[in-house]
Amino acid sequence: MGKGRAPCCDKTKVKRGPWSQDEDLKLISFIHKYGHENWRSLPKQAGLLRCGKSCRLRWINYLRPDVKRGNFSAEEEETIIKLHQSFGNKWSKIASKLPGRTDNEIKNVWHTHLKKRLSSDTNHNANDEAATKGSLNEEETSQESSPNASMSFGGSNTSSKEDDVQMAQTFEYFQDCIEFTGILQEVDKPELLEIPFDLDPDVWSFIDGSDSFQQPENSWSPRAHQESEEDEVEKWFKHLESELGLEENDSQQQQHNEGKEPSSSSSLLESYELLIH
DNA sequence: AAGTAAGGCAACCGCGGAATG
DNA sequence: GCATTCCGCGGTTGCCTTACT
Repeated sequence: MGKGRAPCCDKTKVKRGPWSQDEDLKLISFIHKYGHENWRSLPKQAGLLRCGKSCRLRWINYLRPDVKRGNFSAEEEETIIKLHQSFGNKWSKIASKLPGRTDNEIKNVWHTHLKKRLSSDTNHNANDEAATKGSLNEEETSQESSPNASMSFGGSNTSSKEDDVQMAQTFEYFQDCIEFTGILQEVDKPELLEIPFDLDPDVWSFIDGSDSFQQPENSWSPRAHQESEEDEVEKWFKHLESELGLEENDSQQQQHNEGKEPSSSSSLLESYELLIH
């Protein structure tokens, strides 16, 4: 490691703390277009006043399309407990067995729920162990063969090339939306679009299941929309809005720690239509 | 209703190891 | 073989929300 280590970035010149919607969009848009070959230079190239590490963390833990959000199921919790017995605090290893879950998330769940639960359940362990061993073994095998019905992006939290390609395919449909958002923001309507990366996993499943997402290799390069795809895109946006409850209920969009502005009801589709016509 | 404590989670920090020149 | 850079990981912190008094 040599003598001392240069800081990864000039902390006086980078922004810290919670990410804004605008920053998220910049990061998403940049990674979609160019990938993340070099986290260190990414923020500069993407126009972000952030440390590369911070970008990486934000992407991996929050913005990646295959991040599964929401509560852990009982099965997932049991899996974590079991894997923790095997791997200890190797959160990344554990995360690799839980599709859509990040090491950070698992770590948090462990410290906030499972550890306590385990200690309080110590008395029951003898019974539970016998019961769970069988079911966990089954689950492990089933997880490996079909990771998760609602998340088909693959399980590793590390961004393999394959995952990236799949992710890129997913983003094809978001690209115009994102770029248009930039335009909209420039006209002082930053709240107009909500990029739904905290979608219900079923939404991603919907994306993933769409044949129209199958692209030839090198799908990183921006793609012009095919005429025949427009209908599907429109359907997608409608589905998206319905999934998000944007049509009637704006109040559900408060999950993000920045307290994002709610999307206007038809903004996604309207924006897209404006863009393509 | 207000104040305080606890819980939950996103983000930061620093280290180790792999990759590179 | 060594120095350096970069990435990924695990530990930790601190803010925000919720529950409790």
